[in-house]
Amino acid sequence: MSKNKKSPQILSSVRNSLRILKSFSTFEPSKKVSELSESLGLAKSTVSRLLSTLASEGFVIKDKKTNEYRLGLSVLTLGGIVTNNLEIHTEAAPVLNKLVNDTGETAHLAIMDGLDTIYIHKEECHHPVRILTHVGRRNPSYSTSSGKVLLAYSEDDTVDKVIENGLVAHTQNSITNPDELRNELEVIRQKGYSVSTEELTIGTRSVAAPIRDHTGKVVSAITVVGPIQRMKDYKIPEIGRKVIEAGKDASERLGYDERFVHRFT
Amino acid sequence: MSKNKKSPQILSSVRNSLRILKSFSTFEPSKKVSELSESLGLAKSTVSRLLSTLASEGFVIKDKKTNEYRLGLSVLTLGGIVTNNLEIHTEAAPVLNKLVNDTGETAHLAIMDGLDTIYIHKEECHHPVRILTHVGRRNPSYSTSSGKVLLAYSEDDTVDKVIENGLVAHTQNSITNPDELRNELEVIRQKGYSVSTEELTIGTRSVAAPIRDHTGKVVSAITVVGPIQRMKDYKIPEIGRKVIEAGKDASERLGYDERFVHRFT
DNA sequence: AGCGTTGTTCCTCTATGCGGAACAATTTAT
DNA sequence: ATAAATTGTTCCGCATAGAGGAACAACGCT
Repeated sequence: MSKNKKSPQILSSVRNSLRILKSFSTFEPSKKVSELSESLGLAKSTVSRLLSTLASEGFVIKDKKTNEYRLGLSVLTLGGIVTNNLEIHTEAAPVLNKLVNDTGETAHLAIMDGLDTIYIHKEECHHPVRILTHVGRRNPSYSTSSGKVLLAYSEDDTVDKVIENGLVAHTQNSITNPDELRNELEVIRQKGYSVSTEELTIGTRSVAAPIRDHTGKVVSAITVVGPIQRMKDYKIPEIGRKVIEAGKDASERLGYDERFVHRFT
Repeated sequence: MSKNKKSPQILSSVRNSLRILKSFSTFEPSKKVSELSESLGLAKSTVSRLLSTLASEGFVIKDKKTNEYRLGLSVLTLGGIVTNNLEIHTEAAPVLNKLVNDTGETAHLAIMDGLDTIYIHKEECHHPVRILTHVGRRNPSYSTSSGKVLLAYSEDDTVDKVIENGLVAHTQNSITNPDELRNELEVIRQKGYSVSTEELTIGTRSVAAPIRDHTGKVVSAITVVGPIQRMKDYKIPEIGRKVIEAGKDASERLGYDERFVHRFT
C-alpha cells in the first residue's frame, strides 16, 4: 500500500526508537514517557519498553528522581567518530581558530545534508555574549548565511527543491520569495560571501564563505555568527573579506588549487 | 528464564540496531553487511534490514559504490545536543583554550561513565605532531591520567569495582597490580595531579587534575596529552602546576568555593 | 567467461513486540 | 491530612512483525 514501488523493509520498533532519539533537542533535552507517547502516537507501554532498551545500551539515561530520560553518552561517542572521519572537519578546524581570533566572533563549519544545512564544527568566541548554537544543528538553508552560500554553489535543481519545499518565514527578514532567493544567490556568487541578518533568529547576523575540495566543488561553508549589536553594517565588508580568506585557506588544505578555478563554474 | 528477577523488557531488534551503531569506531568508520553479520552473529538479511532502517532515519549512510555503511549525520546532531547540555562542558571549555596555549599540547575534559573515562571535549594543540583522540572516546580509568584522577576522588567501591573488573595491561607500563593502583591514587591525592606515561598508548604521556562542582565533588578531569618526546620529565611538575590551576579555574566557574574545601574530603 | 562474493528481496513460521488493562508509585488537589 | 489524578512499569493475549534461510541479482576477481 506504500507509494514507493521499491520500499526497503523498515523495522517499526527500530524506527520508533530512532524517532525517540531524534525528538530530543537542545531546548528539550529531557522527555517523559507520556510526552513521547503522545507526540509519537505510541502506547505508553511501547515507549517505556523502547526507552528501556535504549537505556540498556547507553543511548538514553533515566533520571531516577524525575523519571525523565535524556540522551546518553553513547551518542556522544558516535558523534565524535563522525566528526573525526569528516575530512573537511580535520582539515578546516585549525582555520576556524584563526578566524575566531581575527573576528572575535563564534565560527562554524557547515555542510549541506539534503536541503538543510548542518553545523559540523563550532569554535566559540571569547565574548561573554554569545549566540547559542550547537554542532549537528540543522537549519533551513535559505535562511542562514552558510546555507545560502552552499545553495549559491550547488546544482540548480537543489535550489528548485528548496523552493518547492517551501520558503517559510522564520522572522520578518526571512527570504520567502523564490525570485528574491535566486537573486540573492547570484549576488552571493558575485561577492563571494553571504550575509544573513536576522533571517532565522532575531538578534543575530552571520557571514559565510565557501570551502572547496580538491576538485573545486564547494563542499562546505565557513561562517561567523554574532549579535547584530557587534556585527555592524560598516564592519561587514571587512568580516566578509576575512571569512573569504579563511574559506580559501581551508580549501587549500583540502587540496584545492586556485589556478584551476576556471575549470569549474 | 533470565537471571535477573526484574529484567526490563528489551526489544531485540532495537538492541541489535544499537549494537550496529556502536560497532563503528574511528579506526573502522565503515562496515559492510557481511562483516556486521559475522561480528554480531546475525543473519545477513537481518543486518541488511536493520541498516536500511537506520539509514532511513539518517543514522547511517550507505556508500552506493562500495556498499559500505558509515555513521550518518543524525548521530552528530544528537552528540551536539548532549555536549550542549553538559554543564561542565559549557563552563569549562574556555579554560581548555588557555591551557592549550600555556602548555602547547592538546587538552581534554573527561568524565567517568561507569568504570570508564570518557572525553567530553577536546581542544587541539597547534603542533603538527598530535595525538589522535576523539570526543566520546571511552578508555579504562586505571590507565589514563584523567581516569586515575577521577578514581582518586571517587567512592572506594568504585575503585574496588575497577579492580574486580580486571586490570588489563595495555602496555608494559600499565598498572595491573591492585595495591600499586591504590598507592598511585594516594600519591595523586597528595600531589593534586596525575601522570600517565605510556600506560595506555605507547608514545604518549598525559597529565590530569580534578574539576569540582559547587558541592566540592570531583565531577570531571582536565588533562593534557602529548608525545613523550615533548613531555619530558623535567617539564612535568610545571605542567602539573598549570593543569591544577586550570582545574581550579574550571571548578570556580562551576561554583566551587575553595574556602569550603575542608567540608569535603 | 565462470566462479566466488557480495547485498537485497522473498517466503514461511514462530516468537516478538504491540496495545490495553492492571498495578504501583508519585504528585496534585482539596 | 486524605483523596484524586497522573505518572511509569509490568502483565497478558493476540496479531503481526521480524528472524533466518534460500533464491536472486550485481559485482569483482582470476
